[in-house]
Amino acid sequence: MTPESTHARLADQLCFALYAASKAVAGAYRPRLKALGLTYPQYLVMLVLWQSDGLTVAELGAMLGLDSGTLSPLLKRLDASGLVRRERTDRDERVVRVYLTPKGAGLEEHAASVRREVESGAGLTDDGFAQLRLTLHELTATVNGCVPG
Amino acid sequence: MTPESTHARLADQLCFALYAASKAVAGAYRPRLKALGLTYPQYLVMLVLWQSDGLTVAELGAMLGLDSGTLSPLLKRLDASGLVRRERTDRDERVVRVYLTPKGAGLEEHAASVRREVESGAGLTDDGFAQLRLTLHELTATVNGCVPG
DNA sequence: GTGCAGTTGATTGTGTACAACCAAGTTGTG
DNA sequence: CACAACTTGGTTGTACACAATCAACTGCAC
Repeated sequence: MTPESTHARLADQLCFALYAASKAVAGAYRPRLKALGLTYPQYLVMLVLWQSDGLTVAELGAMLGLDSGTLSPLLKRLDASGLVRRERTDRDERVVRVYLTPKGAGLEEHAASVRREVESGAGLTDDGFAQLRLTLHELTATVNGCVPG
Repeated sequence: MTPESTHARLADQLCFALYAASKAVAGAYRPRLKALGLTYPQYLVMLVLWQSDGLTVAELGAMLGLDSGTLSPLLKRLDASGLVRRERTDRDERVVRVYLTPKGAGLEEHAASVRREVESGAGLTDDGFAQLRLTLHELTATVNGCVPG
């Protein structure tokens, strides 16, 4: 009944702290994004496109760390929702570029307000926010550098 | 081509920093856990059970933030792998308690070495590690407190 | 006892994720 | 031209993750 202290506790694990925090933030976005007709990963893809429209599937994947097995059906759904348009390149018929439709571009404002809402609910100072973001980026880079090989 | 600075950049978003870091850490665990016959979420479930065996499905779900739609098939697979045994309670036939098998309990040592390997590859000082963990737990609690209502 | 509210885990449907594989298209070499 | 090596996005299969729903069971009021 009493947890034995010889075992690693779940709360001590960085992997679980990351897993839980990521899930919590996604959970905060989800109901708010639902009003926009977006899932959380779809929102991340739209974030990239609002920043730089017309990327290829491979470029999107590199920025998000996702492969075509995830992106292909996701982009197909964004296309079906009328937020995005996929176009084969003339120069290279294999390459698909993804463009925002006016409807997709028009969601940016609403999404920005969702973001502000969630981030203000996080209860972090500007400094704490920036510090955490930096730490996470460094951790991501270090850990990713340890695996791929 | 040039990203316009009027748009929120992906790298500035805490939600993406969390998403990427969580995925990176999971990606570091995955190949190492594969040798144990575990997926990453299965490893998290086993972490809980190594800490306190014989929990109900609801108790497991509360600790991990997962519902039965995720846990039921996951536990069924752990059961099929012979790492876990599910038992209906006598007192209440609805309640299922999850117990480690000897095989499941025996994985703890190997899993602990995997954990040490990944955490040492994260390149964090003990202080940085503890600080990040604390920040993430606080963030999780704050954000989770904002949504459920 | 009878019946209803509440609890518990399972199931279904949709949408990620990732590994493995595949077909179409491109490029370099001869 | 021929043709192997490579690149690109799509498909398939397995495994989460969550919302919605369900059936079985319990416990309480009556």
